Amino acid sequence: MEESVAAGSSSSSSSCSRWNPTKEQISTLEEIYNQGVRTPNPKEIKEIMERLKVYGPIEGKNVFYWFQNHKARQRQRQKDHHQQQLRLQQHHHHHPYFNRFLNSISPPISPTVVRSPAYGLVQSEIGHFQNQHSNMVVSPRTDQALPVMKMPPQPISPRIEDVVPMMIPPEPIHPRTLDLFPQHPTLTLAAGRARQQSNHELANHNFIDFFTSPGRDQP
Amino acid sequence: MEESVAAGSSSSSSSCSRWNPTKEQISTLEEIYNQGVRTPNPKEIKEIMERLKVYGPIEGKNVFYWFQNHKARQRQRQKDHHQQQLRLQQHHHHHPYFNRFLNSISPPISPTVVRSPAYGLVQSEIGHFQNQHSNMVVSPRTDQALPVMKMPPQPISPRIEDVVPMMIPPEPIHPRTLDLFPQHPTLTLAAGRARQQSNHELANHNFIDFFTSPGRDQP
DNA sequence: GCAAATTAATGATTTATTCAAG
DNA sequence: CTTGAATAAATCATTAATTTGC
Repeated sequence: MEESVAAGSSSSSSSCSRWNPTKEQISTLEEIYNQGVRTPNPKEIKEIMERLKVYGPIEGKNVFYWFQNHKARQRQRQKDHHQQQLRLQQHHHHHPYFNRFLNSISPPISPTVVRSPAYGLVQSEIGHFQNQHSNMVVSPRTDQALPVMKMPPQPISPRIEDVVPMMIPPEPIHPRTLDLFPQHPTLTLAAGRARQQSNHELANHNFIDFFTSPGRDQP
Repeated sequence: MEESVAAGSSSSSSSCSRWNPTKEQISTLEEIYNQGVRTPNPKEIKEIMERLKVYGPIEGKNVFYWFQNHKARQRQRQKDHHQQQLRLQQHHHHHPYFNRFLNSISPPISPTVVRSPAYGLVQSEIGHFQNQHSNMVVSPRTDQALPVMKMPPQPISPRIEDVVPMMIPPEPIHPRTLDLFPQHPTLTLAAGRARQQSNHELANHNFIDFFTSPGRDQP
């Protein structure tokens, strides 16, 4: 019914305006996201894309963008929710100190951080790369609390989160230890590449690779 | 000793870590940039890449990144320059009010700017930007202000730009009306597509297309 | 002269903003 | 209002300059 329509498939170039995901596509993407995938590499993108094609037209960039946006907006919602919570709490306590933050939260330091404790748990995957020169703390702004594949525990400066305990753990996130598509054994995405490769020596596993295909230029 | 070294081109394999542009590549890129190219679309990227390959190994993403970084950093340098100018001006006038800023601005601004003659500071092409949707305001927050690299704290006080109007119009920039490689008639890059196409209704001409190439994976 | 130690540049990634289609 | 798409800003990480002690 409401599926398969979307962007009018391939033939027409008339209204390729923007990708219109089907319900199945979205739910599958969310599933994958909930498995812990945040920034799929080109290979993963491709597999996801291929998988979702059966539900309707879709391209790699759609997958890529979807994850970008979903990640960002989940975080945003989280943040908003946190602020909401803080606000309520504050209101409840009428704590003068916290009020200061609430009112000035936007411009200065936003309580964006608040990282989930789940990250450090992935030893099987997470190597220990980190900045080589990490002997000196380099977190001027804490960092952006990236998910899997990044950032071991970092001290962080006294921020709001240090003062007010978080109540809503930002996204459970499973350390992507399982396949993306358990239902489809045809695809073995995460399974095969479970290794870390965080050390850049392996590869830049980001989207750009998709169109650069490294190791091809030098005869 | 001022030449020949560069990236040696051939050896390459030693460290795939990151692209090391040769002098020729850089100067060519700058030339192209100075012609007005800021965000080359995939086609352009490919052409540029192909052209630069004769000087050494290079990939599409290198070109893409180079433009991104160059654009951003030119803008940054310009801004720094502005601040520098403002500082001098201030100093000249001994304006009591401004002096306040001067004292707090010193730390962020370091003599880093006009320091290395590396290859930077192209003549007078200080940049400005032309985002496709430029009908709107561009720098809503202008918050970074202390770009030079790792800079510790931030004044956050009323910034100078808010008080003193800018005097240097951001970026002359030619509307990329000419070919990228006049010397090589083989390539006719910008020639055909000189339009603005700011309305994205034409196409998403951005890097992502590069690896999505609509209508390619579908057999 | 030179190599270790610092510092500056800059290539590569990630995140935040923005715009507009639906 | 939601969200796909696109770009700019911020950040990270590595390489080249350079300084420094020998």
